Amino acid sequence: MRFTEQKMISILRHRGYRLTPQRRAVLRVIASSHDHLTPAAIYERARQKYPDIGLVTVYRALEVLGKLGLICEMHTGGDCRSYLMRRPSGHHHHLICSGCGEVIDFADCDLSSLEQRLTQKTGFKIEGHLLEFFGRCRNCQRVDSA
Amino acid sequence: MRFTEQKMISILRHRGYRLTPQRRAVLRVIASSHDHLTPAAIYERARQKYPDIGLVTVYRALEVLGKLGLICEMHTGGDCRSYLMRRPSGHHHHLICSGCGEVIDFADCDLSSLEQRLTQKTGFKIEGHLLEFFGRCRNCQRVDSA
DNA sequence: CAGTAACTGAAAACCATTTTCATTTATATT
DNA sequence: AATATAAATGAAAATGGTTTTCAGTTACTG
Repeated sequence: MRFTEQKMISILRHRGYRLTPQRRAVLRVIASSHDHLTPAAIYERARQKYPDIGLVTVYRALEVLGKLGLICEMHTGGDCRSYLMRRPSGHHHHLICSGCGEVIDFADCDLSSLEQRLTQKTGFKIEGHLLEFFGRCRNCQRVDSA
Repeated sequence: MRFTEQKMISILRHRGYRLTPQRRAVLRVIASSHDHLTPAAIYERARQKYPDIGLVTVYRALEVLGKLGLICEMHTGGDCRSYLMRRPSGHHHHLICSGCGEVIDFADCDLSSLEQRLTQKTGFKIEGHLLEFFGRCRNCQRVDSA
């Protein structure tokens, strides 16, 4: 955590952004949650530590933090935007519990052979992919069957 | 196309929905486009054939057609909602050109071994996945380098 | 052909996000 | 430490996509 915060500071500075308590608050909220949070949820939580923060500022902080690669935006089914801490891993994907919203990261997607096949068949130059799994975590499976 | 329309009628009836010219218009627009269209774009095109249709009705038609599995909703980056004809294939994915929006379907994703690995590691019961590739189609590559 | 529930269109409501603008603040400079 | 200034903030208003409401219309059943 300390690491992340240090890193954040250096990244912000390096790109000419300022380190404000609001941005710190937003980042901490996201860092301390394992779920993906909507802007409104982030706002609610950030307010507990920093009551004067405005929703607008949360949106702006999310934009900046996203631009810096510190957090990432997700598009999961219904509600379109939600944010999650970007783990150091870089390229990765999500396994999302449809019950409680828990998110597990994984990186080993190995879609290269599929990519090659698609390139050959279509002539597309493939630049990226979006891969997310949906399911039920252990806990929610238990609740389901109860 | 005729096939799709016949099928649509039977599916609608079977589930207690009515076949209205508006729904037909929306479905035809989506069926006749290879791109994924936003509700607004669908509205514009539907109006050409059926000038009295309202945007609200387009939204409602999309909801129904989606529920019936005739079209599918996509979440691609920026603009959240867009719709595409569901091809008969059933389970499939999209390869999307970031230049012109062309969409190519493919079905052979073969993520089963990855799924198994994830299940073992996490205890999740995996129920589905979202996989989309992004890239540049042949045409847009040409334009890019021009 | 009549009855009825489903459907439609228009306007209004809603809600998330963005913009505007006056004020405040983090940071670099003295 | 004090100052200058560009960046950031908060509040209010604007925006824009989506949903709801409601009165009138229409597809289908009998």
